[in-house]
Amino acid sequence: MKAKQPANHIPEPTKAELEILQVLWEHGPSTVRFVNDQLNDQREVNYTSTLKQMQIMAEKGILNRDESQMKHIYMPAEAEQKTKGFLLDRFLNTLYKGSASSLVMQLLGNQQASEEEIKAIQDLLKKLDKKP
Amino acid sequence: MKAKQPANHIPEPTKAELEILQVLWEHGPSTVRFVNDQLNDQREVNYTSTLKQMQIMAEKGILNRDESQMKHIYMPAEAEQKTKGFLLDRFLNTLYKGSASSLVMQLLGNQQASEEEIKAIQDLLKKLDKKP
DNA sequence: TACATCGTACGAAATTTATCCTACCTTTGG
DNA sequence: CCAAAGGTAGGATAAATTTCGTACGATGTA
Repeated sequence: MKAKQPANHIPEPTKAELEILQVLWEHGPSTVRFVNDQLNDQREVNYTSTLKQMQIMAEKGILNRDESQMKHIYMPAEAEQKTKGFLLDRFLNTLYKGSASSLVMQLLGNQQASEEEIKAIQDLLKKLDKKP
Repeated sequence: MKAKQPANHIPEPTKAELEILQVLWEHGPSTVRFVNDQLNDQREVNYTSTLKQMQIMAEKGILNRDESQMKHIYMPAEAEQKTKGFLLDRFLNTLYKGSASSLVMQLLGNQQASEEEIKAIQDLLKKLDKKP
């Protein structure tokens, strides 16, 4: 057996994998060294740990990489929005039975949303109202 | 050493633990038997696996239990909204840098929100607007 | 009473996830 | 050329999570 076939559905990223994705989303395609440095701004991680993680993610099909150069360049296989949308969908279904309004209610209820945030959301809805 | 002290912060529930919490949230305080039956509606799980999970959750302080009777009754230690709020907060910070409007935008962008959902959210915001 | 049934407790095994050690190759600077 | 620095690959190990086997006590009923 050679290599595992990338599944046609996104394998849900683990916690550590999500950390790496964040770095790549924020800074674009990067080397392992760069990602590891970023991670170490927050917590101590050994270089080879990050390397291994990213290699595994590449195997899984979560990341693609350019091996044409010595320093491989890694990048997310799926668009940021697609992955986030998938995760949000799962979160919504798991905790709120798929009810978006329930989620928003909680979001606004706790002081997690500032005045500006609420205003921004209202504007968002107005636009959405005229469109269709 | 006797029992582990419940931490003063919520230990983030694992995937399996969340499944159990869902059942308890939906149906109220329950026996292990009941929870296990509910879980088995969706996937096969051995009774003792569920028992063990719930025992561990009780140790961690995620669940409380009434042992006065032979059939112990388990219930969440924290209110549903509190735990969900905590999870939502973490999700928001992790994926959307804490920007609620970003999250909502994505929520509405994908077809995860129906017409009624959007309407409900709008009403929600109107009420919130007059209040303060 | 005797036995099948249903409960808890406990430990171990299996699985998944995460971290790191070692070997070895490539590039760079003297 | 040679050594140092930095890269990848791969396996081993650790840690966390999940599942289950076994023992044994309590309950119900013929």
